[in-house]
Amino acid sequence: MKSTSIKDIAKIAGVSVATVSYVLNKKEGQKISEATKARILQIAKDINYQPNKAAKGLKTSKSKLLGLVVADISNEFYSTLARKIENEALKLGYSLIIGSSDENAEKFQMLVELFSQQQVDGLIIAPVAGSEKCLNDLVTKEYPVVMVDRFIEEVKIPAIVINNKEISKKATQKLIEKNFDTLVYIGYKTSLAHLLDRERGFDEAVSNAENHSRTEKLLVGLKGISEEIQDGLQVLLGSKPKNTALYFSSNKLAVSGLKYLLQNDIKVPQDVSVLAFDETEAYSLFPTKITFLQQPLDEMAEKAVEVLDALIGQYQADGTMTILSSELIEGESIK
Amino acid sequence: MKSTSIKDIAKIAGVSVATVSYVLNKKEGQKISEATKARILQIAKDINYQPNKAAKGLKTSKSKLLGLVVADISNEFYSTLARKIENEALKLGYSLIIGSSDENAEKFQMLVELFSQQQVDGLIIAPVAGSEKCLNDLVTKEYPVVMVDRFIEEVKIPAIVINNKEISKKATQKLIEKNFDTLVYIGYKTSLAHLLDRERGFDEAVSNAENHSRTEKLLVGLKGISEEIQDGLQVLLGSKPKNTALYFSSNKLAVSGLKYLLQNDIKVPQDVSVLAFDETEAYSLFPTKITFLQQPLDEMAEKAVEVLDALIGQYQADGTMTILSSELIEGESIK
DNA sequence: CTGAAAGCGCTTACAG
DNA sequence: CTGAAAGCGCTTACAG
Repeated sequence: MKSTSIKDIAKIAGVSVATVSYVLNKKEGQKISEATKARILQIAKDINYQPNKAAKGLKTSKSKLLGLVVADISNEFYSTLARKIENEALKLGYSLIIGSSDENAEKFQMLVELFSQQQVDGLIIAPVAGSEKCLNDLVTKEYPVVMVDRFIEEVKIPAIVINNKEISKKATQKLIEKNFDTLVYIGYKTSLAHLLDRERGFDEAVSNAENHSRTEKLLVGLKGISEEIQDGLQVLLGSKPKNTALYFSSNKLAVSGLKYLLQNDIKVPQDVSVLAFDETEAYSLFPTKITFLQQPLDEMAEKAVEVLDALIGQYQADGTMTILSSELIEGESIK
Repeated sequence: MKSTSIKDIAKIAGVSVATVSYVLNKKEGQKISEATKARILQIAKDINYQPNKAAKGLKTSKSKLLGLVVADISNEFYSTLARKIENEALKLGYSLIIGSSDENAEKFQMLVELFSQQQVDGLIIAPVAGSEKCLNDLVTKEYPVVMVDRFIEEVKIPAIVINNKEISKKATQKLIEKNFDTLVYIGYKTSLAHLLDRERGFDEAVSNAENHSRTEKLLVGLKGISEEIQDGLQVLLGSKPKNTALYFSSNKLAVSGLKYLLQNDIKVPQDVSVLAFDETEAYSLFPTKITFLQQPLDEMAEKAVEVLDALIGQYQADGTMTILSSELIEGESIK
């Protein structure tokens, strides 16, 4: 697997490597005869020359590589986001290295280091709990980084996130208006701010409400969800739930919960109402059209790459949060 | 964003860069005093030295980067596979660059070239229709490549695929045994061999059958499926389907089809029976447990990385197909 | 026990 | 109009 280099072209064309480099990079200012130019271009094409970006990067300090660290690329939310980021990155000439942290701070740091060793020009990350130190190190090194989906407080890294608390509050208010006897928030035991914001939105809406529904919370670990949800719902709903609304704070949670409802022949929205955070293709196979909160993934991807590219061009410490609006998509899962 | 180099360590330690390189790479044979070793290691740690893999690669011709080109990373099948490949790659110290071809031969080639410019040590690809020439060029260059999921015939590149035709035939025979009046194969208009194999398996089973069910085929384009499927099913099933079995040859097709059944209140398996190729989380929200053909994605990922790594170590032209067995997972969607 | 030097494939300021 | 040369951060055969 030997590949051709600029040197090969220079030899064939009978010019120096410098001249070849100028022509291939279309540098103006150098006055190179059109004839030479044409000859070099033709030779490059003939031998199917592929520039070595690692060598180029060594000189220019630009790898044209972006690192993306998500919790799990096989998670529909992240794979959808990754695809959009890929498209945006490609437009600007970047390729994407992708890694999954599994919500593990050590693994997260390992990936960040690995990617930085690969000389990525910048990093798009979904930070995990316990990654503060790792992120602060990046800030110290003035490494171009943006956070997506999530954010870590008090770290000077721009974040592209959604209005978690606000939309969660608004959605909860919708539920409150319907006068359910019981409102159940299904969420995570976690310290991740964006998830806590969803819970806080729920809490605020509830405590501001005039009518007082009974509220319950079912909080599970970030991993290994399904059984916990099923068991938790069994306890909460019993055999004859009535006038109850379930608010699932992620699509993973919703899928686990809806599966339980299906298996136990609990009808939506007749027996219980359902509201879910995030979209998933799976909803389309559920008998009832699910009402859910949709994140603007296109915008998130676009903005993330845009901000990162700017940071790569000109670094500056910046903890700006870009807050995008999510939207309530009405289905038929709320009575 | 300036980073530290081997030179910095050498300066601090008062030794040459060669010595630092030897120590950091744990090269034996060089007799370096334990004291010097310890000092260098300590300094590397103190200044948080991160080796520049691009520079290293320039010397060693090993980037420790693998390229993965799939049709679409946001497709559940590929994101699941990608995650498993990521894990396997990481075990061997490789990072993964990922790209989506969108079934487009030009884009596919563009990604292959881009990744080869990034000096990936090898490529794992799901080839698209029309990529023969591109692949043959890779063979000529002795570029380490393996195909997964799909294969292009007569190209000397190892492929890790499943027994599409055989399992499809076996599954179809199961349907035939049930004496359906009508068997409908839902597949793709395509030249991709692995999909044609699924269709051929169906065809063979049908033509070998003693009892003659009526058979129909609904073939759609590789992209923009949903409406085509819905329209096609409407024509085929009419308002009162009876004793009919639908065989969806991919999870995407199955999801579109099941959605149609749901919307039109066609019960599975009472009104129609359903068999699907591939798994998806979405099945779990469908009221009936779907019977489907499960691909061994763990094995596929493992084998792909293993074969590719061997090829990187020692290239040899090799068109071996590794054929993995898929399995029929029984649900309750067949009467 | 350690260092000087060449070279991987590029870019670019400088000289002519 | 074009080339010689230095240098990016590494590795490694060779010399001492």
